[in-house]
Amino acid sequence: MLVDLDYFFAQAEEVRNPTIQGKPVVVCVYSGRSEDSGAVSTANYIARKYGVKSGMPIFQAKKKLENADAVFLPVDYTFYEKTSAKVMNILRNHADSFEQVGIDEAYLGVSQKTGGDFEKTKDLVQRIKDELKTQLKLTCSAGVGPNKLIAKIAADTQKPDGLTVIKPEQVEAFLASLPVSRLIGVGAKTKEKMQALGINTVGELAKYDVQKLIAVFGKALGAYFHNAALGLDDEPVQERGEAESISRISTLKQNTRDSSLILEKANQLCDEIHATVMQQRLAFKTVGIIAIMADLSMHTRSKTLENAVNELEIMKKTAKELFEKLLIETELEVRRIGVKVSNFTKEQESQKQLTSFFDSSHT
DNA sequence: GTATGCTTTCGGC
DNA sequence: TTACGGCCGAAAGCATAC
Repeated sequence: MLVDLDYFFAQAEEVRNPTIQGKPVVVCVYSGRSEDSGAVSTANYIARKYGVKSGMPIFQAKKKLENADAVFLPVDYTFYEKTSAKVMNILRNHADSFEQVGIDEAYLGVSQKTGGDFEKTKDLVQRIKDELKTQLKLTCSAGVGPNKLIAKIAADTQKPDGLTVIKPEQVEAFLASLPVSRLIGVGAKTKEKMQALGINTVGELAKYDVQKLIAVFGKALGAYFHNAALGLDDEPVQERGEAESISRISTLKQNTRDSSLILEKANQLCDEIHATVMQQRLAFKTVGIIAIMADLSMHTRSKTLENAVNELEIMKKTAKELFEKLLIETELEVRRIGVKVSNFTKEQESQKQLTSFFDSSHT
């Protein structure tokens, strides 16, 4: 099953301060540039009825909520992380296997516990929902299915406070009318390609000849699409390791092309990233940068190093090179910048031994 | 041709 | 110079290798 907390940040705020319940609640990321500069992170369903959405500029949300007695709050990630940890502890206790996805979502494998009985599973989900409600005052939307693919789509069907169970014999009918874009792996381009083949729904995709799919999308992708359309998925529910990337991004006080100002901020971001990298004992092989220009266009550059490293100075030097290159290749002023590291390897004992071997061999 | 890896952009929350 | 976040993983495009 998949459990997904409803409008998580805004709901956490409602729990912390119940007096705002019943009002539109908008959680915002303020950039600090001017009074209302920034964007909406998430909003409760009351605010959504007014047309407020994630990613929307704060001033637009305020306009939509004029005279609506709305509450605008700054994001408090530390508080949401603590709340999330409590939720995940409860969820983990009810699962044979567990996989957290992001801050507000988790897959629970429960086949052993329930013997694969979907009625029992439904009762179990209801108990989990009740427990989250009584202990943490939080609602969630849950989806139950024979695998992760179906559980996820089921959970998205009914929100907020939903509970959708798709039994194996219901899978075919459940999927048939859905647009192909509901499948993970089908983005805008793939959707267009499928449309050109006369495929619009998952049902149509299921009936389409596998060999033709493979001819168009390649062996792995074609086979994946075919199976997914049939509701087949054998991805295990398993604990996730470290994140695949760690990044920091920040809005500059004013737009600029002054490389010393940009690099000063970039170095700050590198310091923060490096602290996290060291904390988690990671080594990174790829360093990337992002620049959002005055016109909000996005530009990225990245470099994959010869070996995985953890040195702050290498991160800063690589970021510097990438920003300098990017500034040459565009003429717009820069509004926001970010740094990202990825391609991690956990630092192994063997690497340290190797290093000390070389060190000692030179002495 | 297909698989794989790297780079850049997109999109959800 | 006065109207837009921060972070993540997925998607897509391209280069290279077999």
